[in-house]
Amino acid sequence: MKELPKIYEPQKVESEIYARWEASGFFQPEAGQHLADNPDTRETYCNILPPPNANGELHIGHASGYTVMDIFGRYNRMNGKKTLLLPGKDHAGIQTQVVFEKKLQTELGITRQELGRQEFYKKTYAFCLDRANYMRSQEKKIGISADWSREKFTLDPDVLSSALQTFVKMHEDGLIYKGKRIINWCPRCGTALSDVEVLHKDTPGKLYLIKYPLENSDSTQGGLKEFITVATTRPETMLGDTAIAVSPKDERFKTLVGKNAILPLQNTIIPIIADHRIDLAFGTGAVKITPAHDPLDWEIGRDHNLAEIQIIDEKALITEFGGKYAGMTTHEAREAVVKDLEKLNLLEKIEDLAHSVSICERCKTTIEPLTSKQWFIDVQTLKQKAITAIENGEIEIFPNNFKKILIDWFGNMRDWCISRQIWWGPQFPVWYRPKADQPRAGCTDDDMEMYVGLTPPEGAGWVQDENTFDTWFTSGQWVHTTLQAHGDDFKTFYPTDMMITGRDLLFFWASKMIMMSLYATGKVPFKNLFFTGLVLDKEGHKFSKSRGNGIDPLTMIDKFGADALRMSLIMDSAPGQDSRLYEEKIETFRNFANKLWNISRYCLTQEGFELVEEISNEDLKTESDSWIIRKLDENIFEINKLFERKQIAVAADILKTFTWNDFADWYLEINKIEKNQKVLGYVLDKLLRLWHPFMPFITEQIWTLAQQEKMLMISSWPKTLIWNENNEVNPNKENSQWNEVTIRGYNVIESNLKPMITALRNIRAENKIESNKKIRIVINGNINAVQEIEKTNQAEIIMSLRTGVEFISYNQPEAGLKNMLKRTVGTYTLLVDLTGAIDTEKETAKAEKEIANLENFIAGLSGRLSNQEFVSKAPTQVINQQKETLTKKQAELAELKKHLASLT
RNA sequence: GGAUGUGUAGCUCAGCUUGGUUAGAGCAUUUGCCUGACAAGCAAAAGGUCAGAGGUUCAAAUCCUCUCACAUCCACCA
Repeated sequence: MKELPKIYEPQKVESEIYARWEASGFFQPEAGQHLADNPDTRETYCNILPPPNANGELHIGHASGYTVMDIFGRYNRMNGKKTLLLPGKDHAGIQTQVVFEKKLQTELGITRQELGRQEFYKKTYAFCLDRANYMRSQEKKIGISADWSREKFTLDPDVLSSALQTFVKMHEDGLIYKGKRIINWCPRCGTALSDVEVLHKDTPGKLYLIKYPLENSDSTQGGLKEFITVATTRPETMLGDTAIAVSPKDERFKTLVGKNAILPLQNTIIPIIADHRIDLAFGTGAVKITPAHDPLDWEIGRDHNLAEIQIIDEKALITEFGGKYAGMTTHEAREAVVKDLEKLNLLEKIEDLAHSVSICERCKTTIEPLTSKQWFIDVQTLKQKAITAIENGEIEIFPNNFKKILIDWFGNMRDWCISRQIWWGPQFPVWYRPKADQPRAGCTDDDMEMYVGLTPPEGAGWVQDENTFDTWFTSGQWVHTTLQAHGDDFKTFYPTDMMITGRDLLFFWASKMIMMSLYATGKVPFKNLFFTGLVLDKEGHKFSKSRGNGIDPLTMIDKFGADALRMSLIMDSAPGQDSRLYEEKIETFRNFANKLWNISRYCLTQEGFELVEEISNEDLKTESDSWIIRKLDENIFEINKLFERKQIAVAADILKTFTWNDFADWYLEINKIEKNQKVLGYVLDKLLRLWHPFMPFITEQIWTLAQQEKMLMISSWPKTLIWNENNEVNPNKENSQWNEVTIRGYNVIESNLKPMITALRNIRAENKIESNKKIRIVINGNINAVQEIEKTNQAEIIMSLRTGVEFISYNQPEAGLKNMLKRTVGTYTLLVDLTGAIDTEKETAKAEKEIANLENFIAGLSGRLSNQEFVSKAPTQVINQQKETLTKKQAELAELKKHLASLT
């Protein structure tokens, strides 16, 4: 037997273990046929891993997600399923472009424009591959059992062509259109953004009240308004106003609707219109309409046939239509416009107003709404199909309440703008050339021939559309495109079983995957959709670079081990629920790993110890053997149930309690007195298997030290001996035998031995009996029961188990016992000889407190049992159980009262 | 404005789907221990009207309604 160090040192073994797993080939689903009786009909389990953005490194959120994915993956693999966890990386269009541009700027001092589009694309590609390599090494450190031979990148030609085919098909089906609409424009990134890529930030601002003179108004006469006052937060946009709108219900302006006003500064005539979308309670009730630069104005403009005048360009500068303000930034223009209005005495007042400003999700620049020609997906039918699939339960969502959120969101989803004007990303598979009779230069779209297809059409002069795809267009197809790229994988694994992603990607990604895969394949991409919460710091803040509160997963792995990090990420958290992470928390799981290590260290150093796969009734020699086997069985049963419900945190929690509080604290200690290597070997064998999905490294290491030939990662998941899936003892004979054999020992340990020992320890501690002082005890009870203690070797355990008992006598008449402390334990009375060391006052107080406690409890219980309604309506099982408890507690109470009397 | 989540021990959180044991864990605290694997440990203890109010029920931390507090998301913001 190899010498085991006192402390488990993950740093020394983890990378070697991972290398062994990888070399074994068992990360690949094709391997491991031996796990099933019939390899050809093996059930499958597939989880396409969410591809992290290939532009940086892993953060703690990735580590958290990967841990959950790997736990389910390993669990299913051990359950004999043909298991595939397919890894990959995302090119992450805008985000990567922003990151890489910054890098270019700081390292080389150049812009992407200076580099040129082609060169920029090439360099970014290389950058992504480099980052992907680094990130892959990080992912391995977390222990993820993914099939690296199938790893994919969203821009891999095979994956990409599947995704682009979907575009072509959608175009043929009329689900894609190119149109001039108002979109979110990021002036820094130089691209359109979809609604979800825009953040809203509450900012203090100003509301400007501007007077627009009425056309032909008579300024000298009363009765008629001379001006109409509008309210705006963006005065500079008035340069592009083409109307003023009021609510049709607004009595104040009724007479003005249909008349015209004069747009100050531009001196153009604009109509006053009525529209139901105007809130008469806000501002002055009259709104200036700038169709080219505001989403609502755009809609109103479209419905009233208003002209769109673009006065802000794609660099957020005022255009030639802005007259003398042309060339200014929007900020400069605002100041100038306000100053000029003041001079004209047209600025009524400026009020403070809190409102939210739209900013670019990636670079935080203020968004300019612009009208622009972009590609859109018509989502009407797609989203309906997604909603139907979710409602029909084709996708089960964890936690369940996210189902409603997702359905509601789909309901309000607007057409999806999929074109971006960035350079990093796949270009549209669309080609143009001027119609034959058109001059080459100065063509508009209408003068062009357009062709949609994966490869350029025959003939000369075709130029590819310069737009690139929204990242979510390709990543939204990740599930089916990755599988389609490899042999029969699509046929074998689709629809996949599981998708695990952060709840922050609900709208961005989860929704797109469901729509896109449903369209492309006719089936849902996954049967289960599991959301993890966000990982927060100790104060409940998000981790962020600016806050500097990040916890680097690699540093933590280095310090505490991958298993400890994994445990700390999944414990104490429910699906979709945020959780907090901090070093002390990881440390407690490092400590637990060490506990498991030392448990194994004890077992492995026992004479003739080995891991035992199967056990029979005859191997149970003592009550404690029966107890631990039954307890283990209960735990396996519960854990299986919890895995089905995706409650892995609870599963790990009860397993931890069993491992530490039952197996280590009690069984191992008893085992030192009553050796039974077979049971020891059986329980440790099961523990290692059960812990493997959660803590793969340490369990595999111990497994190896126990000289197992096969690897733990492909060993089979433990089965219960006693219970069936209905939480009943299986009627089959073997199971009921196990039930009979174990139940007595279970009761003996749980209700007699453990409480008796605890009571003794308690008495010693409370009475401050020195640790080396031996005590004598008397155990009273009915004759049979007392004989039982002797027969089942409990006496020896009591005397040996750090209770300092040197002599036990049985059934002594209490009258003759002076100075004895008394405790009622189960059906026994325990008397402890303290030879005058009793602190009577303290003991009296304790007894009184305990009596009060018991009386209270008994009152409640007997009240319930004498309640006719309870007796007639509650299930008999519950009634019997409570009757039993009542009898027990009444006996205890009587004993306690006697004890109290003897004290005073 | 709409939605969702959270509120349980000093702190961080499980448990609630499916109501039934005197409500659990870790950290922190008090006390005693280097006891045969583990001081990253062992043992004993203290600490909670399960946010508040009402309801359903024989029975509520758990189901329903309302209120309060906090958080997040979505929409609007002229």
